Amino acid sequence: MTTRKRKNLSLPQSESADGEPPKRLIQSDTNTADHHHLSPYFSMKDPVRLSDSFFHQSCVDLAKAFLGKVLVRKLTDGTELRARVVETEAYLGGEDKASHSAGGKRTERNTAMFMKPGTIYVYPIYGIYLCMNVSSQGEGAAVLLRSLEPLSGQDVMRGLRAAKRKAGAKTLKDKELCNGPSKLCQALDVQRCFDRRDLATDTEVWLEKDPERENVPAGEVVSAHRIGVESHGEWATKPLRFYLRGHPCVSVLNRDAERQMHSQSSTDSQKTVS
DNA sequence: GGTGCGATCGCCT
DNA sequence: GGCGATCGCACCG
Repeated sequence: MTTRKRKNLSLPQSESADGEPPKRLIQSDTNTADHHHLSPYFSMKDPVRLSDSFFHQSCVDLAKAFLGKVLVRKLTDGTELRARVVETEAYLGGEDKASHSAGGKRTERNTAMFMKPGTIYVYPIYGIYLCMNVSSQGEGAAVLLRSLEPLSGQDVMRGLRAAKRKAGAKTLKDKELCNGPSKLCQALDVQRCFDRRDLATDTEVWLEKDPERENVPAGEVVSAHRIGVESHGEWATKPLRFYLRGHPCVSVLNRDAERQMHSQSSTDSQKTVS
């Protein structure tokens, strides 16, 4: 009934299982004529890159809107790494005790959380890792990027991940390259110096919509409690983590949340039938 | 597949 | 001085 059609996501450049030609990110060439007198990096008329207005949403809305979008990282040698966002968390600031900006607390570290929506907040954790967030509407609110599905540049990502692991460790599968907040920073070479940059205008990292896909339907999004915030009382249990149901790149599954969601949708369909 | 534990250091109290 | 929006690896089933 609810069997999910999940194709092998490991290598999107190969032919798809149903024999259709591979679906690539193809930039529409309908307005190519406009491009030569605009910025060499991007333009307001870029059909794919998401601009400032996208980030002007409430924290929860932005966390959900990120799902299915494509994060692009352009390395200094020109290589573009692409990966689809499949898991996010909302950190609301203010009342949200699990947020770095809880109680409106503003420090040198979390300044980016208070900057305009779309500002990147990169911070170090456990002394050895980084996490990447993007500020949203709301005082001190930001969205944590938790996992991505690699779309292109997987071998470069693998090299970047391997550089931080023991020599001789087993080769990472594609789905293991970006399935965690610090893993994705390593795989995309997101650095501390990206803190406070603008995801809407930066030339080394940006967000694109997938021209092949509409927005993700609400029925595909699981809402669950956040990860690693157990010590923050009631805020630890609030459903502020969002991920694409059934996606192999999600870092931590919440079967209870998925079950509840399924029984809810069954109830809904019974209502419409009866 | 799941769980438990140590690593490691910047940030804030 | 204590802790953390994590990760990798050893170990178990």
